[in-house]
Amino acid sequence: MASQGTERVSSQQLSERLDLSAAQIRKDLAQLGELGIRGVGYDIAGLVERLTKVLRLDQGYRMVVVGMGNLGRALSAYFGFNHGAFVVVAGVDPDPEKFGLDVGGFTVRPLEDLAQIVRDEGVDLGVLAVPASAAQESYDRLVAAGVRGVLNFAPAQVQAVPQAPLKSVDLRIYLEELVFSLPEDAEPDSSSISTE
Amino acid sequence: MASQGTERVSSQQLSERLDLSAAQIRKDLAQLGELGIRGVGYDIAGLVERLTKVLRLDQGYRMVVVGMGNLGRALSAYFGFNHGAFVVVAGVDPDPEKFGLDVGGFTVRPLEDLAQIVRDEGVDLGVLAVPASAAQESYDRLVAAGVRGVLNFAPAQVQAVPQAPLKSVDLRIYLEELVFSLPEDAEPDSSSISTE
DNA sequence: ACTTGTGAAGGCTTTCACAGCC
DNA sequence: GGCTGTGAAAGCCTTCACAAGT
Repeated sequence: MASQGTERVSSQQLSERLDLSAAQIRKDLAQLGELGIRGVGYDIAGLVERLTKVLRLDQGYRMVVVGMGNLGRALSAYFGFNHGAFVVVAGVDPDPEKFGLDVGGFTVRPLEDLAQIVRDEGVDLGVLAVPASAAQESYDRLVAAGVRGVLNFAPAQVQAVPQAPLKSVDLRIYLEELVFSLPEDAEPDSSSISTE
Repeated sequence: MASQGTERVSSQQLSERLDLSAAQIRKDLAQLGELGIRGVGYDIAGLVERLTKVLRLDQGYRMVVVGMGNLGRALSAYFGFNHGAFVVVAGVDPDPEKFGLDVGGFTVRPLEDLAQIVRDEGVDLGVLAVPASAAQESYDRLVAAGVRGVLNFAPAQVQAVPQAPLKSVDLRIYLEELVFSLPEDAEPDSSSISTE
């Protein structure tokens, strides 16, 4: 809405876009202070500014991707990863064959250089795109190198330390949710059976 | 637990593993019928069977990936996508340079063949790994080809029809959650300021 | 003795509805 | 007239605690 130049929005309008009740929108926004103007609505630019700050997206985050296989390269290029607050500034891999490979924006460097890269590039976050078997070790290396948090795409349980929170993404969950949302197979014969 | 040959488990044990209260575990499982045995616990094999059925993972799902860039290839190989109920059986791309490319398990085929592939291979689900600009069109093609549901990785709003539910994965959300979970920066000077 | 299943209590979240303000 | 902010009411979910069962 901001990028379309709209200036104000009501809780009613937001509720339609976000599929929530208008009262919910107002209760939630009121938590952040009196952002709205009675009789008028909310100032969009003001909302964006306040929310950006609350969500801590008012500062940039520099990231390093560990594991430059298909997933690592895909994540490095992922639209969302290079917009707004997030930028991938480096990628590392243990395989010497990958060193120097250009991944649009940076070239792949040796895993061994991780600590130096984190220091020199001012890296804040690490992304794990390694096989499950290498996940824990890679997390430990990232922590030792000094990152503040890690996003893990490896399908593995990783033990984290409080100084570097870990968030794991399990893509299987999405498949399971999708399958569960599928309409039931039509009943083979009888015309009106209530779905229990 | 099942794969380790354990036979029984108590709500207490499950609560520790899942980080929920034992009462919650019991309430939830009781919804599915009386699965436990008083004084004894739950039969693990029985639980797995019941949950697999409830979550509709007792049948296989065949998938086609649309877009064979880094992300598409990564998803095709993703551990989770080829275990248990889910199998990627085909990948398509509009780029003729990619036709015939081997992606471990299958070769890339023309986007044009989508309808035929869905029919011949008995494809149930589609996965969108295309640029945002191609997301809607690709979804529509998948629906026309006859898939029952679509998982979308493109950072785009896609309009879905009820016959083919859409689930979109926005990886930026994970980065935002990770950042929000980061410990606050230490205050620059004074020794005890309450974090407000 | 041990553990489930479950009413009842407690706590939390959402919705209602309207005073207050533009 | 229109819209926010918010107490009060309603609704929902979690926890408690114990009877019932092995």
